[in-house]
Amino acid sequence: MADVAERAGVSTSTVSRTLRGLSTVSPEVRARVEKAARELSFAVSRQAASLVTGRTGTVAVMVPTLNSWFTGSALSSLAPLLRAAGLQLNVYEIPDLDERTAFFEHLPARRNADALLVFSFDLTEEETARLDDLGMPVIYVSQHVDGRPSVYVDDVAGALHGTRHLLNLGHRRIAFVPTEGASGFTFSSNERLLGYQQALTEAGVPLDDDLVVSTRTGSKRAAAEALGTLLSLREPPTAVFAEQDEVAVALVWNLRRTQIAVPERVSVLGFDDQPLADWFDLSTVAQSPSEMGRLAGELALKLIDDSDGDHERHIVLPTHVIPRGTTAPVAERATAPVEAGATVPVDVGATTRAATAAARDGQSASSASE
Amino acid sequence: MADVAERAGVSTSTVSRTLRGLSTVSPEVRARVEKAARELSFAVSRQAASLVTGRTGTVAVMVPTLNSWFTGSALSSLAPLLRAAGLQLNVYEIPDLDERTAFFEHLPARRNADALLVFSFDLTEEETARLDDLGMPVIYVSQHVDGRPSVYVDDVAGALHGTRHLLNLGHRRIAFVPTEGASGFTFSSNERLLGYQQALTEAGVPLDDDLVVSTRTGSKRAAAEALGTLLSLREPPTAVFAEQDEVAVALVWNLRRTQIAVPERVSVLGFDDQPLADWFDLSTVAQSPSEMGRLAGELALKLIDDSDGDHERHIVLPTHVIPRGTTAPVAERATAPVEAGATVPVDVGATTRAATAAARDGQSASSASE
DNA sequence: CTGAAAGCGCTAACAA
DNA sequence: TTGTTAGCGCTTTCAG
Repeated sequence: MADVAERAGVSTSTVSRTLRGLSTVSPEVRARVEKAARELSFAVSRQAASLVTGRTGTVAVMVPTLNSWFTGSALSSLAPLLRAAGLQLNVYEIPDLDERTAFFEHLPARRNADALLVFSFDLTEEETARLDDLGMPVIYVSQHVDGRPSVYVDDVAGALHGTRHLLNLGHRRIAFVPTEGASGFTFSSNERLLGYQQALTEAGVPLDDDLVVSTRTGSKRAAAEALGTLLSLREPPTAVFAEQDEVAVALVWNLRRTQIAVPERVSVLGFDDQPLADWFDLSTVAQSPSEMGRLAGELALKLIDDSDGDHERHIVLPTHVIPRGTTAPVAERATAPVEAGATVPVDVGATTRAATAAARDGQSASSASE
Repeated sequence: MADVAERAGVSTSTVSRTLRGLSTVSPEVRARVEKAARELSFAVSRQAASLVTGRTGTVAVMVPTLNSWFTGSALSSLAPLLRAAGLQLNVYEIPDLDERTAFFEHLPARRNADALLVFSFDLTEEETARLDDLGMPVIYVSQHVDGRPSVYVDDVAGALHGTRHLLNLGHRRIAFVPTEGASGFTFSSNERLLGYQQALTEAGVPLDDDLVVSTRTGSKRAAAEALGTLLSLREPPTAVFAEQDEVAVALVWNLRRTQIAVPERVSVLGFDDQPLADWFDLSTVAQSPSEMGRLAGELALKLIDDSDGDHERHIVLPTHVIPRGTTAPVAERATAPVEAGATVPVDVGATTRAATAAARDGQSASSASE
């Protein structure tokens, strides 16, 4: 910076003022300084600047993985926002418990960022507390943390509407397939399970633990096992609601391989609406991670500027049921004699009411928690 | 740090030495300092440290998008490597030409990182030159830049082997479907086209420009158009080699919707081997972005430590043909009377030879450019 | 093995 | 509007 100052024939203060765009610089001097800076291809060292301003010009994000639709979409909409605000994006990828322990041990973000965005981690009380005195705003993304700024989707409502969609199609034996994530990493399992149960209860359908079978994500084999468990029940389900699209697709894949027609014999519903769902024409409950990334970013910017402001601290995003080709009205059981004994009698009146309700379904889901 | 020093009853120099793990500290004092640091949950400010060391402790990456299989995989294997080395990961997402111009205008990475990894950008001479005097090692990932450290896949060989696989199955009318990316962003189109042409030439199959039809990525509709062009040729192809899995899958999707059996009537081959390929049982040419991320990271670490060292500056990764369910021997044309007039006579001897060669194909491809 | 002192490159008062 | 001065928090000589 001294070089620039010398070349432009001014003091370093003036150079600093010019480069930060302060208005208290005469146009003539400004031009001279900018020219000199360009010629020397000078760039301010954020390190040095932050030393005195106390701001790092950096936002840190903590993500379980960089290699997922969710994280990718969210960061992709967060990044331009930060760039526009002149902030850097710093990524901490914490794929497992070891790394996580190490992260909380040292909290490397301390003093090295102006805000931290925590993605999809199911933190302990203690961990949350540690983040509390990190000395910077911490925003929780895709999760709800009491009393802290959070941006998340209404998973209960999403699962509720999804399950209603299946009920409205006449299904009564509806399975739910949650994902057993790596411990400590939440994928909203509990809340989605809750929504599923709520929908059944409000429809007067008894809960049946046999219909809840968990699986691992990203494994066709694991999905096959879960499916096997369900298909070998005394009364197998006519519809399966998977907690994640990937699992739903694995179920469809396995069902079709076994010549069990989807959706004719079994309906399958996912949750997420990632691109894979579209490829497989999967009915699903959509959420928007890019919207979450954007809103979390905006919240972060606000909190950095004025961390005591009375901003809305909890942002809840809606979900939308997207009916595609893997959900259909429950089959007439007469045509499937093999499983005849396993079938719940369908009350025709209910089916009619269901059809009517189904017509409204997309809409009512759209307005969920808005 | 002064607080820690006071609490431990030592000078700040000693605290600094302890926290940096220098061996010139007595065990007793070390223990005291570490205790004090923990109690105050003190973390060194990289900003202040870098001001005097001249190192930022940060590696910057420039990526076209964060929301893709390729970037996600690569960064996912890069991140732990950097973390293990105590380095931060700074991401610049440059999705379009405007952002790109802005990036090169200001080069925000200057003085704010110890190395820069440039992903998949088709840079101009001028841009490369600007990066040259950035004052830090610059590593090019997924692209070949003369005279600069680069990590990339042998696209020519990959496409060559992929095409050979199709030739070995008896195909003679083989189409190639490149992707017209956003201008300035390369997806190795040219090199893959080259490999395709080489394979045809070495097999004595004349090149036919009509068989090269480009499309956009991520659009079923665009794929349908490209397909339409090919299927309405006087002599339509019996096999299609797409430059990217996503396009290949879109082609399969459209073909099946039109009741054109894949692979019985038309074989389809992709390039990438992303998860989608597995879902669709797509034959493809595999590359490994995670391997690329890892190697690029290691190279970056080496170059940071000693930027004049005689490290291998160009790392070329192999590709592997993965035969799955969308490629098969060319159909006997007698069974397809509709297109009989459009069929190239198949020399039985060639088919036999091809079958033999096909058996070797996986192997020969595996050893490509290793 | 430890401490004192100098200074990294910048910004923020304060003066002019 | 501009320049002078005093640090920001750390590391690194250099003494001891």
